[in-house]
Amino acid sequence: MFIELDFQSETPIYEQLKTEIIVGIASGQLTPGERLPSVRQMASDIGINLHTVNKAYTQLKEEGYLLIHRQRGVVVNPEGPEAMTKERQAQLRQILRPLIADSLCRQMTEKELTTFIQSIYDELKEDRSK
Amino acid sequence: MFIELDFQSETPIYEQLKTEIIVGIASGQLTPGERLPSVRQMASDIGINLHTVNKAYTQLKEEGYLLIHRQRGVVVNPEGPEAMTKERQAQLRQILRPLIADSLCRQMTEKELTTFIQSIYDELKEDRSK
Amino acid sequence: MFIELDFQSETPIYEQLKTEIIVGIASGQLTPGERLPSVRQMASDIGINLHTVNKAYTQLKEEGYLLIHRQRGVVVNPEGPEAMTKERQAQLRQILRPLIADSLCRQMTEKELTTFIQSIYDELKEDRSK
Amino acid sequence: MFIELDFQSETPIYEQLKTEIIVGIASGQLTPGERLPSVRQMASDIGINLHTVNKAYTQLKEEGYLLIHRQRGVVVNPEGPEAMTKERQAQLRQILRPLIADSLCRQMTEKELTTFIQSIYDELKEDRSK
DNA sequence: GTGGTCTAGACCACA
DNA sequence: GTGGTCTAGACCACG
Repeated sequence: MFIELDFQSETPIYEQLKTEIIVGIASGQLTPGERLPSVRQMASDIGINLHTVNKAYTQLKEEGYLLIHRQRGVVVNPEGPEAMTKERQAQLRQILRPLIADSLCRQMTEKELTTFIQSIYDELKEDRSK
Repeated sequence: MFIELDFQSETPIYEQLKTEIIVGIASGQLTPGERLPSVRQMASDIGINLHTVNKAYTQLKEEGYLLIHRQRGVVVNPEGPEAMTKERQAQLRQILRPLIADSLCRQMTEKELTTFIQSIYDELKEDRSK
Repeated sequence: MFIELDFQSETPIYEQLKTEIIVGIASGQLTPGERLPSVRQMASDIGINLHTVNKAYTQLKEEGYLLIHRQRGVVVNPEGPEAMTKERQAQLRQILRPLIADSLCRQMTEKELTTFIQSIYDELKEDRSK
Repeated sequence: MFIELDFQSETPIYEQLKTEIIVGIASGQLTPGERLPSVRQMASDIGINLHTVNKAYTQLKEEGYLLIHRQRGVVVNPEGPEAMTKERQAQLRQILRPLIADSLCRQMTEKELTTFIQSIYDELKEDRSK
C-alpha cells in the first residue's frame, strides 16, 4: 500500500497517516487480517519519526481499526470499528455543517453536492473492486 | 444572532466563530449587508478576547464573507465569497474522503449517507425560511 | 471633475481624495488657477465628512498643489509643488523597491515593467490632451 | 541576511519585514529552499515581538513566498508566488498611478522616470549576481 | 525547539 | 467609537 503524506499541510502527520490507513481499509486496499509494517518499518519507509507512526497506530487500535499483537505485529482488525452510533453521527454533523454551509454560500446546489459526495463514495468502492 | 462556542473543544475558538458566522450566512440568519457587532462588542458578548474576534473577522473578510468598513464596522458582504472553484472542490474532496471512508467502515450505506447530508442541507435551508 | 472613492479600501479616504486631485492635476483635468469646490461643497458632493476634505486640502496646500485663500476659496496652485528633490527621489525609491521586487518574483521582465510604467504615463498624458 | 527596520516609520513593522524578505528573495540574497530564522530567533535578532514576526511570516506564506513546515521551521518557497495576474496588475496600476502623477507634477520626464525605475531594477539584479 | 493560539493591555489613525 | 498594530507572557500540539 502506498502512503502519501504532505509535509507542507497543516494537518498533523499522524492524522494524515491515520487517514491514509482508514481510506486504505475502506477501499479494500487493506484487507481484514492483513499485516501492516511494524512501527519502525513504516517510520523508515515513509521517512518520519517513530513516535509519529506509533501515535497513529495506537489511536487506530483504540478506534477498532487495528489490532496490535506483541509478537505478531500490527494487523487490520477483521471486526472493524464499532458501527456508526448516534453520538458519532452528531459529531459528524458538527463537522459537515460548516463545510456544507460554505458550499451553499459558494452557490453549490444540493444536487451538485450529493453528486459530489457520491463521486467520492464511488471512488472508494472502485478501488475496492480492484 | 446567537453564537455558541465550545471552549473545551480542540478546534480553535476563532475557527468556531468563523463557522458560526458562515452557518449564519448560509442559513439566512445573517442577511446580506447586515451589520455585525464590533470586535469589542462581540468579544465581550461571548466572553473572549477581542483579538480572537478580530482574527475571525479578518479571515472572513479575506474569504469574501464580510466587508470591513474602516470606521463604520463590519457587515455581511452582499457579494458573498467567490463561487466554488475546481481547486476548492479538490480541497473539499480531500477533507471529505476520510470522513466518508470512516462512515463506510462503520457500515453506513450510501443511501444513509446521502440522506444524512440532505438532512444537514435541509436544516440550513429551514432556518433560511424563518 | 469626477471624484471616485472606494470606501471598502484600506487606504484612508483623505489619501484617496488627495490622490484623485493630484491625478487630476497631472492629467490636466484640473488646470492651474482653477477653483475647487469649497470644503463644505466637496464634502457634501461626495458624501464624506467635512474634516476629511479639510485634511486632504490642507496637506495638498502644504505640498504646494493648492492655494487656500480665505475669501477666494481653494485653487490649483499655478506654481505647482516643488520640483523633485534627491530626498524625495530616495523616498520614492523606498516605495518602489518592494513593488518592483514583488513584480520580479512574479516573473515580470524588465521590459514588461517599463512598458507597464509607460502605459500609465501615457494614460495620464492622454487625459491631458482632452 | 541583514534586516533593516525603521521604527519611526508609519508603515507597520510587519510590513517592513515583509518588504525586506521579498526584496531579499528578488535580489537573490535569499535563495529558494533557504531556511529563515525561527519566529523567536528573528524576533530577538531584530528586537521586536515574536507575534509581529509571525504575522509577517504567515502573510508571506499565504502569498506563496514562504513555506512553513510544522516543526522544521520556515523556508523560502522554491515555487515562489503565483505569476503576475491581470487583477494584480490592475491593483499595481492603482498604486503606481498617483506616484507617477506626483512625479509628473514635479517635472520629472518620462525618460527620467524609466531610467529611475531601471536603476532600481538593476540594483536588485546586481545583488543577485553576488 | 517549533509554530499556533489565546489573553491582556496599550497606543494610534480614522472619521 | 472603530479597526489596526505592537508588546508581553502563557499554554499547547507536534515531532
